[in-house]
Amino acid sequence: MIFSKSFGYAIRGILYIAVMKNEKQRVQLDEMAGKLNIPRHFLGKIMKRMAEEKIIASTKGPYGGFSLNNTTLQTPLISIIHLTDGLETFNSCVLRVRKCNSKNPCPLHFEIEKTKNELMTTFKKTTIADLIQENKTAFIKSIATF
Amino acid sequence: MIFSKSFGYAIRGILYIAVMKNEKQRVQLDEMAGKLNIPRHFLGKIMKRMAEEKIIASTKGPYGGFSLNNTTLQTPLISIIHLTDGLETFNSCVLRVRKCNSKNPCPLHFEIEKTKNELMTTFKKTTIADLIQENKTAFIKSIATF
DNA sequence: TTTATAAAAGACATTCACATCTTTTATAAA
DNA sequence: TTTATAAAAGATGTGAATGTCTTTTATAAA
Repeated sequence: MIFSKSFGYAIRGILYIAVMKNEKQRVQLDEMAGKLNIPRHFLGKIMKRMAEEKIIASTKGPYGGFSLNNTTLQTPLISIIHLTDGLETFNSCVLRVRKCNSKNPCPLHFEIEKTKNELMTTFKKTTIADLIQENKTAFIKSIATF
Repeated sequence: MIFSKSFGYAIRGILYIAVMKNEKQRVQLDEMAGKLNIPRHFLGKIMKRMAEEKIIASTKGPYGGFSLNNTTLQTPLISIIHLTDGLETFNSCVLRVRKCNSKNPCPLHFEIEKTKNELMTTFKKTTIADLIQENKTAFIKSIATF
């Protein structure tokens, strides 16, 4: 499946907060999970980890919730992948040959290397801000499951 | 991890038989699993499924084992992926948005579509034969884990 | 200070990929 | 026909990703 569910949930979570930030300062897990149709506590753990990594901000208590911080929009997607899937995704051998590398390549090494590099480049240069478009209604629809 | 372990095991299994086909008509699971350092029974199930799908041949009993059939070498890798991972790998939305497609794209749709198409094209046009090189010693080394 | 609220923490369940072990079935050779 | 061999079948185990539930902690407002 290329990337984990967690990765998709993480991105959609951040994007939801970003889209809502004019309406309300903070977004609650309950609302996010409901609107995005993501298991609440599972999403909660992902959001918490992103807060720990300072990718987003979180506040407990009344009027609390999750919000963007001053660097969220500039976060490259690779940082999210790093947190949800780990960077091995881009480095591990497709044939599961342990010592596969350019010096000792598996028979699929070069065919795949190109694609993996492209993918990694895309994830390094694409930021959360890049994913946000002007039409918020269509946008919310596009990140929600239903 | 992009593709399953099963996929890597499957390819390495076929390649091992291909490389051995001058030495011996059939290759036994025991030998394959040992040389490739793949769990024996797990590899057995993958080989069995490939035999069911006529990607390779298999014979029980003494002097039995797995062998190539007349189409094995022309098998495109996509057929193996189909059997081990399923083709959804190339179709499912990275953000796990259910109704994601070109008409209703998720914010990452087009960035990823390109990569997925490239990957699929590679797997459609690359056959087992394409993976086999002249130097068998280096080749066996390259598909074995140690 | 008390209360309500919302995240954090943590225990536990489920599912699936991956792995191991045992029994059954097919078959070639003696 | 018997025997040995090798795959097929199937029961069971394990770990990681995913999902659910309950308890604890922090905090804003009254």
